[in-house]
Amino acid sequence: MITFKEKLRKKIASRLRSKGSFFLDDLELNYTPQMKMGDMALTFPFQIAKQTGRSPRDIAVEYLPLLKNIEGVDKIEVAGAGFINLHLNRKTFFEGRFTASRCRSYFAEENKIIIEHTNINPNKAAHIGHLRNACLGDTLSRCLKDKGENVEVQNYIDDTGVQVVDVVLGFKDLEKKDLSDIEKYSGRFDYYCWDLYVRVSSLLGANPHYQKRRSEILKKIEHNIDPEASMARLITMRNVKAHLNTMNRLDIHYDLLPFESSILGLKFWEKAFALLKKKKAIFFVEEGPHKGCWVMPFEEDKEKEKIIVRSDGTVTYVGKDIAYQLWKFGLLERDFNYSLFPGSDSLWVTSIHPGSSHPSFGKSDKVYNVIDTRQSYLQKIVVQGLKALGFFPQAEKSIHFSYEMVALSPKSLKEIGQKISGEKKEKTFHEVSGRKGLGIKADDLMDSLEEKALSEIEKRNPDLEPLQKKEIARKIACGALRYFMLKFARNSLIIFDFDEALSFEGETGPYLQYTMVRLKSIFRKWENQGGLSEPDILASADLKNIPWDSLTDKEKDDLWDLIFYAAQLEEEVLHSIRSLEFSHLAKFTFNLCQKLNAYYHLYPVITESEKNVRSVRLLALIHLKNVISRALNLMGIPHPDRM
RNA sequence: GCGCCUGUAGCUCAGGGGAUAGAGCGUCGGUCUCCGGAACCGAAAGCCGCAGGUUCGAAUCCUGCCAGGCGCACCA
Repeated sequence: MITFKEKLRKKIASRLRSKGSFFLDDLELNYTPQMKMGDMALTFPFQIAKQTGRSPRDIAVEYLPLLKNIEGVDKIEVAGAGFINLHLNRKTFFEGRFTASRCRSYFAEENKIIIEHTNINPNKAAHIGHLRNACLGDTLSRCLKDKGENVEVQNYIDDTGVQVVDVVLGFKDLEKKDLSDIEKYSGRFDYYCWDLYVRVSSLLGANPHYQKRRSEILKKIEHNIDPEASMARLITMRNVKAHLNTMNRLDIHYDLLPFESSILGLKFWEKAFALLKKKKAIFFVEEGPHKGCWVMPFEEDKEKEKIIVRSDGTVTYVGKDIAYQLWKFGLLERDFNYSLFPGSDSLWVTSIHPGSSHPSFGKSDKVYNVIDTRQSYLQKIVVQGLKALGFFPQAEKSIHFSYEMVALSPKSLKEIGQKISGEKKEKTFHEVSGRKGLGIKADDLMDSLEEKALSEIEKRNPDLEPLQKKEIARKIACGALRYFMLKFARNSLIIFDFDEALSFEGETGPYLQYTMVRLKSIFRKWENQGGLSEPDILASADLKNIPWDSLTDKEKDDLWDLIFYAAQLEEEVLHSIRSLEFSHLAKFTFNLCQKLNAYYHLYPVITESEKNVRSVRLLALIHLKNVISRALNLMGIPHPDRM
């Protein structure tokens, strides 16, 4: 459609040139709000009217004759206050779908793009907030790849922060456990840490003197002193493995896990620090409350400054992030060492020790950081750091893909058995908090979804093999969750509600999957009755002369509505990428499925006796099935054969 | 206090200069000799937070106000 529209726009522009070209550069070609008005609308008469003061409708009437007999356009007319509406030739457009569908009409714009997403602290189980992050990041990755971009997905592991320290403290002081106990633990390790972390947090809250113990352990980990350092490593790895398993249930995968310990161990920060000092991007404070710190002045408010290096000489998170961001663009003049993640042949991790040969990482032209909106301020500082170093193009292409958090409704808290203290009872939602253990664990939610899906399958398809049922249930759970995370605009706070998330009806993932399943089953049934397979239907049909006119006028309208809408998929993908708003793609796919469900409710395919009519319908459904399948793949929503 | 975000149908949310503001859920009514009812069709339901302004045209852009949220750490 993108190519089609571009060609049409050029044809129209060349016709209009004789009357002057002041509006031709951005000639708008819009869609009409209703099919009966035609398919596309020109709005240039309004632009001319603005400049000349004449009536838009008069201008439209005057220009109309220039636009007669354009190839592919059946009818052209003036409508409303001054729109010029185009009615396309439906038959040739439909036929064009079968030759155009193979080639993409959009192309890569960058050599390489890095997406950083997921980034779960490796000290406890993943929760619903992490799921939103990962679903958004993974969908962005899928869409960019579809567009043709070379994408590298990174999941940053903060293995040296206080969060892991707290769990080490918990194992040592509260549980009196050592390294081998942690190794031996055979239950759900991430769940165990979840509870332990809550206990440590409340201990630290109630006994401030424990802070000393905490910094003791932090120092030991930083200086690689055992057993604390080994415990921290083991805790990190076991949690990372758990997170990868959780994300695997959603078909979310990564290319590289950069560890913060590598950034520190390989002295990335020292390199970045030297650069920042050299370019005078940061200043040493001699006087005042920030005495002894290295700070970066805040661009928008000169009075404020952000501390990058503390007075004790340690670097803050933002400092490390600036170093990491520089590395992503290949600007640090330094690289990690790499090794394969244990047990994987495609996932790499950074390492401080030299390893064997590895793919090239980093050195990208554009970076998307998928991080919730609460960190906007910090992301701004990182970008400002790049600017201060003179890396303006890279600053321009450092994109903070921000989104609102997932919070819990009082009702959902009650359902997971969480109690809220008195004063906060009035709030309409509650922020997820790892410290308080307030949150719905990702795997628990997935388990509930799978369980519900399984019982639905049991009702409809009791004779399927148990293993098959389980696999279908996994796919449905995955589809339900991914659609749920995508259907909201990113600035919309999701107040989590179990009934809503567990719904399989209406605007949900399973509705989309169900549409696909029914389409698949039409072709399965058709073949079982002795009909041709999909490839054979396409091979044997005369795609340059489809018997479109054998349809009734009503059906032509109904089918055209579907085909013309489906043709807008790539535009929706581009729109979604540009606005980082994948709810567009989600709604589009949902609307398309709705139109399709309505269509085949009215027009049977395999029971249709008129051969030409049946042939048009078969071809149309093959095409639409391909479009929907592509849309679902872009959102990472699997489509089983049955459900 | 300063900055960012959000106020649209009973509820959850789309639409972010263009033609009569849309979905899902819920409510009410229908489709069940149907290629899968996880479906389809229909109805009721809206001062698009309030007040100004810009425009041929505003839910959409600008200004002010009201209400809510999130940031503004030598945490990450």
